[in-house]
Amino acid sequence: MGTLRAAARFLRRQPCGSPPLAREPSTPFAFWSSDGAMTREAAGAEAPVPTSIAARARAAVAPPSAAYLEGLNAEQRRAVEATEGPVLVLAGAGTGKTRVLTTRIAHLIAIGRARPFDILAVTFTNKAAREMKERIGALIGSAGEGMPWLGTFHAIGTKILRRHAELVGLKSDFTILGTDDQLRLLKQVIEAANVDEKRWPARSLAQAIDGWKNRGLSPEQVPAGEAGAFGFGKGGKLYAAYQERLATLNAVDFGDLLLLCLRLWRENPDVLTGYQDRFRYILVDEYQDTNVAQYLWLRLLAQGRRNVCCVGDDDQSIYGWRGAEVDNILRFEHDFPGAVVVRLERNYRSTGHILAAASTLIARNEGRLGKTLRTEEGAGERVTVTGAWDSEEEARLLGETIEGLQARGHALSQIAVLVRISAQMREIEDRFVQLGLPYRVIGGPRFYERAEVRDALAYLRLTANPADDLAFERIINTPKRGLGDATLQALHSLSRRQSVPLLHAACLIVETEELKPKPRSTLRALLQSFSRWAKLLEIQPHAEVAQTILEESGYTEMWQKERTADAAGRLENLKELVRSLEEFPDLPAFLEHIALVMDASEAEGGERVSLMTLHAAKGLEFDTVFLPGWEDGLFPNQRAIDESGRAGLEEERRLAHVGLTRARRRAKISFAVNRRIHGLWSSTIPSRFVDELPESSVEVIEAPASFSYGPSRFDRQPTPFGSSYATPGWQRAQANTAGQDRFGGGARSSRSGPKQIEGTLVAKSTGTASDYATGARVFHTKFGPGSVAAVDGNKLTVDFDKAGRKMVLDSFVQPA
DNA sequence: TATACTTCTATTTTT
DNA sequence: TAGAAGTATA
Repeated sequence: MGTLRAAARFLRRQPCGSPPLAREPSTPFAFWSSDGAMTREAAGAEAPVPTSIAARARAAVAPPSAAYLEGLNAEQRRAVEATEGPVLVLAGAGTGKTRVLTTRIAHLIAIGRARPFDILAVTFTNKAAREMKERIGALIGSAGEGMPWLGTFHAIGTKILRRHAELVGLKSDFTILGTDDQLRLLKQVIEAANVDEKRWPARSLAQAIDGWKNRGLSPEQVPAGEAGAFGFGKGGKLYAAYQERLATLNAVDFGDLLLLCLRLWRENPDVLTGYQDRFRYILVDEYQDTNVAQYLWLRLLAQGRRNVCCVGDDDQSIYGWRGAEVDNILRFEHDFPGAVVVRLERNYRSTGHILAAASTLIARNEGRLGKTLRTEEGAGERVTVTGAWDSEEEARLLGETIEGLQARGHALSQIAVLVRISAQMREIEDRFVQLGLPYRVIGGPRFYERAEVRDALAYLRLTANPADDLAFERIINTPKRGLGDATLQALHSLSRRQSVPLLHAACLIVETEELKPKPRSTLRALLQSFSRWAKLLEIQPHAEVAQTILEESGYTEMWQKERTADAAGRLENLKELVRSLEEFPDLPAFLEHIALVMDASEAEGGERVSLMTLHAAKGLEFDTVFLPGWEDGLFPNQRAIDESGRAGLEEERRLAHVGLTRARRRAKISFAVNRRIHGLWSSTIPSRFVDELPESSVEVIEAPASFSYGPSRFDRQPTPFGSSYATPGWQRAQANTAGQDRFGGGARSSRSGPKQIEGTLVAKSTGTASDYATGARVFHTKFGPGSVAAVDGNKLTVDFDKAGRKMVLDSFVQPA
């Protein structure tokens, strides 16, 4: 967990929690003086440095010789040097996007256009922010020290809100709720509104609210139709109630960090002008991932000086499902008239065939600005496509290929396996374990999201802030100490009646007869512990106190007693948590930052294959990339298509594009003809994306000899390969899998006619017509009865009575 | 409170 | 199928 410490160190360098100053209407920007760096400017009234003659003179001299500009290509250089006015940098995969961004910042500083604290640079992840900071440091050394406004949207939003909390009805020490706190709160809100929580789960409400917040909508702005869609028309009210609860708790959720900034600025134009003035230059990373709220946030700020530079790639927009609006990037020139658009199309990462494959694929998308990636590398190896009988075999082939590469000296750390959904990982992991192939999974549950860490944090939160009701509820009966629902109910009602926090209510209640003796004494003891810990905090190092809290509360013991496999890991995490506390000056400082930094711990190093989802792979690169599971339904994912139609399909295609462009030298696509979906085996059809690849850059791998392993459970299934599809991909797929003699031996293979001659598939573009006619009634073992809606070769489109319209192979249905 | 059983669901995930 | 979450029972 070294990253945690690194993150801690990183954060400590940019203090976000400076106490807010009282607002002074006459001098609206008094707050700037709270920041040491700002005072210097305050003296110079209006923009002294950038417009000074000296600066302009320096600007005219510096560039040509600047070392940091060396090695940039013409487009990159243009993107760096177009400092004034709106700029959109369309940076294709592997074209040096981060380099441009960091060099641009270095350039602004070097030529005296801006000082580090004049520049607002926003990213989406802490990781990206950290990386940028490091790279800027490398470019210009200490001159870039302390870019105080380089960070994630949320971190910067937090920083701004803490300064003006009172203006939006908060106290400056507001709590930032994590997902689990949010859910617990919503559950309460739902219950309080008398809505059936089973029918309308907190999860879906959270999703709806997040969606609204992503679009910048406050409760009253939510369209009536949408608000009514949840909980029999109560959705809007629930949202409002939730916001009210947040306000009373002096808490915000992630969406609020942006939304409240918008409110702050709209209601206080003087504050807005202050920030517009402050940020001479604005840079945005991954602009294609911005949602509406972020867009509005940026637009408000950029309206001031209009020096806004957005870097992104519409072809890598893969987060539409969580509110990202590709439209933001597509609309940039419209939003910022006169914008300079720079396209970075020279790819420094991949070889020709890989780039050709990725480009041809993505060219199918309609809604895109269009770029043509080019490389000066050679053509390199073709992208391979391999078919496997089932997902187990796919994993087996994957393992063998990797072992083969390893034997030829390929570094495992330069190999990645990118899957569409995490469920695909299991079989692959199983195989790797069997082979003894070292691997690492990237992504997955984050340190601060683990239950034990959140519990421990709740103890610390409550100690530091007795008014933290959510923390109180979380740990009141964890570990189990007999303070159950009844006690909590009593506390809740008292807390509401007296309008005091739960902990305070608890103090009151133990003095009454309301509780039964047993819980009363338990509660009293717990309260005493908390007040003792709070006092301890003043005299002992906070990390030690944390340790004490976890021990005395019985929390550590709870896990020690637990004899499950992961208990040891949990204890280890608790230790790590305490250790990481030492990195912060005090407990509040730690807690304040924890909410925003949820970094995945990437245990670097080690010769391991990386395994992750395609989403997690964005921004990474490897020599060899495996892309298993290219099957229709899985990838492109059926649900994405069902839910978002064409847009969904295009986003899936962008995902495929992202996957391919991760590869430097080798991209290896594979699919299985049979896959277990939710425990049931079903037959699948190769991804339509396979067919969208350019034949000239693709090589179809013949089924290797190793296919001759023992019989599988499918031997008795009807052959899936009756005939062929019209598409080259399908034919290739057939050719690949045809080597297996069992394909011919299916018990009911007769339906589709003999298509195999000694293991070689006769691939005909027309395919063999199915015996079924439109309108025929058929039965499918998985989907049940249905009627044939269309026939295409041996591909049937069937309207199933229950399962709806599906495309299946005729060999998988029987006449009904 | 602990456990055994049932029911439900099942992309992608940062802040 | 497998995991979580909820329910029933001792």
